[in-house]
This record gives sequence, structure tokens and C-alpha cells, in this order.
Amino acid sequence: MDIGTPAPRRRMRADARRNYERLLAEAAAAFAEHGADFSLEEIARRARVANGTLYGHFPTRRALLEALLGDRMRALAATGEELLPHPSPFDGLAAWARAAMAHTTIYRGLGAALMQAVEDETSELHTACKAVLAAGEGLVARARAAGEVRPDVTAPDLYALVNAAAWAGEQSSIPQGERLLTFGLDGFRTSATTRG
Amino acid sequence: MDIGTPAPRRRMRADARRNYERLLAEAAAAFAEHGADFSLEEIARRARVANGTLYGHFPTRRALLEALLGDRMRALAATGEELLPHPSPFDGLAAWARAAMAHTTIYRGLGAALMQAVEDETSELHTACKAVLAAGEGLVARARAAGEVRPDVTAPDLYALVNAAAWAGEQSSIPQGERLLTFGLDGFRTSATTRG
DNA sequence: ACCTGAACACCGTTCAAGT
DNA sequence: ACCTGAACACCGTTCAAGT
Repeated sequence: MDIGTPAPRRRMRADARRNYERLLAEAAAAFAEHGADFSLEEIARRARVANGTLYGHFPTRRALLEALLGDRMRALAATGEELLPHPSPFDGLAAWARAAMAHTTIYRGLGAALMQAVEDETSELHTACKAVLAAGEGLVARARAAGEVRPDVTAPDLYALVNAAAWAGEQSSIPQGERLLTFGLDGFRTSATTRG
Repeated sequence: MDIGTPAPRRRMRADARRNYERLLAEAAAAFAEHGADFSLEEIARRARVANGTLYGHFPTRRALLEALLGDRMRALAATGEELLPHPSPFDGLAAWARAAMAHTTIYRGLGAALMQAVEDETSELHTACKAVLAAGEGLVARARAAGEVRPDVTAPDLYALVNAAAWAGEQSSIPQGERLLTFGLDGFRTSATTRG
């Protein structure tokens, strides 16, 4: 499903709304091309807006990321709930993990932001991260109950695996992210407990 | 084994040598406390040296890291070779992976530097990273030959797992690094291939 | 209600001038 | 042979002054 440009929550003056949307558009393009750590000052310049205007709309980089990704993250959480009744609890979990990693890789450096935001209640991204974590929790709990995943696997394990794999993929010229995710998910499986 | 302060490779003038060592000492302390991305300018200030002097001795941040960690990384590679005749190839590999992660976590942010350096031949850290990778390759090859690890597991997989786990641990308030490493290593195991 | 742009306190890196 | 410190081109963030 296409999500489109997010809309500001409240009524805004016409010029404010235009600036808001130009900032979002330039940020989306710049983050996609150069990563989530791209210069905010340069984004303001590209949007033909004073740097102070950017901070007026988005007091932190996290606020900007939330405006860009909040809906997408809630959609990811919803996908997790849709996968709950999957015939194979492990396969449902694995499919969602791959979708989550695909989400994390839209901006380079995003994994770090998502890892920090889930533990930082003051982060504008925190609520969205919590929703994603909760979706993971549902899938993990069901796979655990079905005995398809080790009893000690937690939702934070899944969350960390997805972000760490995305991170590894960014650092590598080969598809290291997908490989790590596969190995990690298989490490979650009950059969992996059987040691020599 | 203690490694101590690395020595410059060539004869130096007395004042140069003093500056070199002060820079190394301040960098080691600052990196340990604030991570491998700590300001080089501030390190020069703490060493009571002009910023240009730092660049004279260490043209890049990577050169500074190499001077600090090169010997330690070669020692890690040697440990890998010592573990080659381990009675259980998998356990030997796992023990070395844990040692490697312990090495990576001495400075926050080091994992990213090590991931990039192993693919960047122009990096001053490249040779040391290659030595570590080669040690991993030996352990992986033996575990693979013994059938204790999946046939498709590679040395870069192990290298990436260690660094990604170290990275995840840095972002988290719980020991997420150790957990991810355990899951990933178990995902390497042959038994994990047995799927439903 | 919102925008502007200067101000402040930082970076990394280079390089002419010194000793 | 090495050191110095200014110079350059950047950052993120704040805030008084405008409209």
C-alpha cells in the first residue's frame, strides 16, 4: 500500500504549510540518497527556507524522521498483526522480520535511530518504535507458544536482530543484511537448541 | 596478555616522539570513554599539541585507530589460530567470536570502522582487519569441514555477525550484543538447517 | 503565527610560516 | 624534520527582530 506524503496534524497558515511540505519532501529525498544523518542545514537550503524555519517545524532530527516514517511504521506494525494467524508461526515471524528490515533500509543510518528511540521515551520516534516492537512481541509470543522458537527469545531480540542486520548490510558491499537476518532467525528456532 | 602502548615504527626526534605518545595516550582515553568518533581537535587540545601536529602523525582517524589497535588485532588473529585445534570446531569458533566481540566493544563505534576497513584497501586498518578475517576463515573452514556449521557459512558472515552484535550492544541498555551473538552462532550450526 | 538570518560554539582538514 | 596556529568550509541550535 502507498502511504504518500504525511499531513501535518493541525491546521496551518498557508505559507507554513508550504514550508512544512517542502521540508519533508527535501528531507525524504536527501535521506534516501545520503542517509538519515544528512545535514539539516542543507535540507533547509534545498527547501529554500531559513534554518530556523526547519527547527520551528521539526525541533529535532527525530521529529523529522517521525513525520516521514510514522505512518509507515504503524503500517508495519499492522502487517505484523495480519501475520499473526499465519499457519506456520515461525514463517510468519520470519516474513515480518524481512518486511521490517526492508523498512529499516530505506534510509542509511536509520537502524541506529530506531534502536535508540525504542529505549528513549523522550524521542519523537518512541511511540512508533513501540508499536513495531509490540507487533514483534505478538509474533514472538505465538512462535514461542507453538514451540517453534526458543523459550528465551524476546521481542527486543527480534527488534535488535532486524536493526543490526540492516546496519551490517549498509556497511557491506554484499547482501550481508539478508544473510545475518537468516542466520539470526534460524538461531531463534527451537531446533538450534540441540547442542553437541 | 598485556599489549601496552604501541611504539612508532621508525626513529623519531625526541619532541616528535613525545607528541606522538601523548596523542596516543589521550586518544586511547577519549575513545574508551566517548567512543571512536570523539573529536580529534579535542584530543590534540588534551595532548597540548596543535591540531596540525595530530594530522602530521596520524593523517586520518583510521591511522590513529591502527596505532592503538593494530597489535591487539594481530593478537586476536593469533588467538584464532591457537583455537584451530580445539576438540570441538564449533566451540572453538564460538569462543573466538566472543573474544572478537570483546575486542570490538573497547571503543563505542569501532564496529563500523572495522566493517568498512575490511572492504577498503586504502584504510590504514585494512591489513589488521584482513588478519582477523583470515583467522575467522580458518575457524569457519574447519567447522564446516567437520559438518558442525552449515556449508554456506563464510568468514565475512562471522566477521559481520561479531561487529553487528557489538553494534547492537552499544545501542541497548541490556546485553543485547551477547544475545545476538549467541543466536547468530546457533544459526550457523548445521542442526539449524533442519526446518519444518 | 510564522519566518528570517545572524550569532554562538563547535567540527575536520590544510598549509604557509616558523624553529 | 617537525611544530604551530590561522584559514577554510562546514556543522547543529538558538533567538531577537521582523511581518
